[in-house]
Amino acid sequence: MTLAQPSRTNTKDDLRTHARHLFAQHGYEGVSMRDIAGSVGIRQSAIYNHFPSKQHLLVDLMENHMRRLLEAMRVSVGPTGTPKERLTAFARFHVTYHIDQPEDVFLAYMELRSLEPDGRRAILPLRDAYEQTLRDILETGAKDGTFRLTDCAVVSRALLAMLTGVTVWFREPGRLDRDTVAETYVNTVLQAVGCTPSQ
Amino acid sequence: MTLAQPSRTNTKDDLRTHARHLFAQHGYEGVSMRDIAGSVGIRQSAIYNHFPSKQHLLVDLMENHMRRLLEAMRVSVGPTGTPKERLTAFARFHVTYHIDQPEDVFLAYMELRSLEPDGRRAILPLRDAYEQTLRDILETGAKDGTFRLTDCAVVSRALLAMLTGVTVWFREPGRLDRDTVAETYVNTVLQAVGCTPSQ
DNA sequence: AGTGTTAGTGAACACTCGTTCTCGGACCTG
DNA sequence: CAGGTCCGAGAACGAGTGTTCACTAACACT
Repeated sequence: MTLAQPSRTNTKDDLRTHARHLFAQHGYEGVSMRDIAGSVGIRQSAIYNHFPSKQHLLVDLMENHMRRLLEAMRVSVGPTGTPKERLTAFARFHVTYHIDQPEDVFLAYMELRSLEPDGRRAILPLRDAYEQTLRDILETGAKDGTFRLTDCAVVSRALLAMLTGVTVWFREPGRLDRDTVAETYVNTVLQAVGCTPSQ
Repeated sequence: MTLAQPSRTNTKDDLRTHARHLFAQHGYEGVSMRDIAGSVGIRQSAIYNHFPSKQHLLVDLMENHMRRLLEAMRVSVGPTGTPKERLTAFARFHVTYHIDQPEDVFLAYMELRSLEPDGRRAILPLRDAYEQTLRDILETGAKDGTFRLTDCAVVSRALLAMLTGVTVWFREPGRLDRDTVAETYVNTVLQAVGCTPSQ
């Protein structure tokens, strides 16, 4: 066994990339194994050398995405700082990450319903951990008077839906660039929790 | 031809109801004509006495929904009033309507990609008209100084995504009732545009 | 040289898909 | 009673579904 398998065949990653693209475009049910194979340039039967089933392929994509998202968020937001600083970092991170990885995000958001129970059990805790981080920030800020908001649980979900929505309309290049859009969302989020964005 | 067809056979409406339910649950591609027919209690071939194709059935559902949504919104929001009043009415309407008709809403939001060009041409203008109403409110309020916001186009999309997101988590009965949730969203929206909600 | 692994092919399996066709009762109208 | 319309059943169409199979060329390791 080689230590770090050298320039391993990239078919598996190709499959991931093309499947992600197709799933995001047509939905899980709307894409066939032949579509995916054809997009990569192999026959459908060869997919089964890399993934045991279509469902496993979907779970692989979603789980990898959620782990990367969670890890990147924790790096960007960090465990310390004032609630306002952390909320700003969270919002900026979420929007830019979603702009940069729209297909991953879209998939994870839309295809939860296509997951069979096993996959669901693997994905939901990751999503919950992500959402919990935002809720914790809001609760800390609400307690110490930084934020003015009615209900942390509802507002955290509301903010998350707002931030995630950027994937629906944003396309580069457009009237606004990535960072300008992110700052607009950051300002709106801060105002939404009763915090003046400036200064 | 009868004037107002008396107690017309209800199969067509049954088909609409059950198809809406199934599409919302499993997605357009994930539901077969046999599933829909079985749910209503007829064979799949009988559907074609009422709708010429599966695609027409989807377009029928989406178009009816968008027309009802647009009409109901115009009744609730009205053409006059201060920007703050109109934004409040819009947010309250949007959340309560989405809570009451979650399947219709979910369908219209998620299955745009399942529409073939003809259907798309029928639906998109209706959706655009709806969104334009919110944008007009924001622009009026931004111009007269009621609202403090960075970019009307971005913020209107952000708010709409936030409000629509209520369908993802809200289930009755829960910790909060319909109207309490709606008021939480109204407050958050008002703060998001730099407006104090109270008074 | 011989062995096992990896990653392809092409054919086939058992179904399911949306749709079309023929047919037959139920009902309304003259 | 006769004719037409509506709405259902049942069978069938060709195409497409996820998956499995036997097989093979290329490569790595002893």
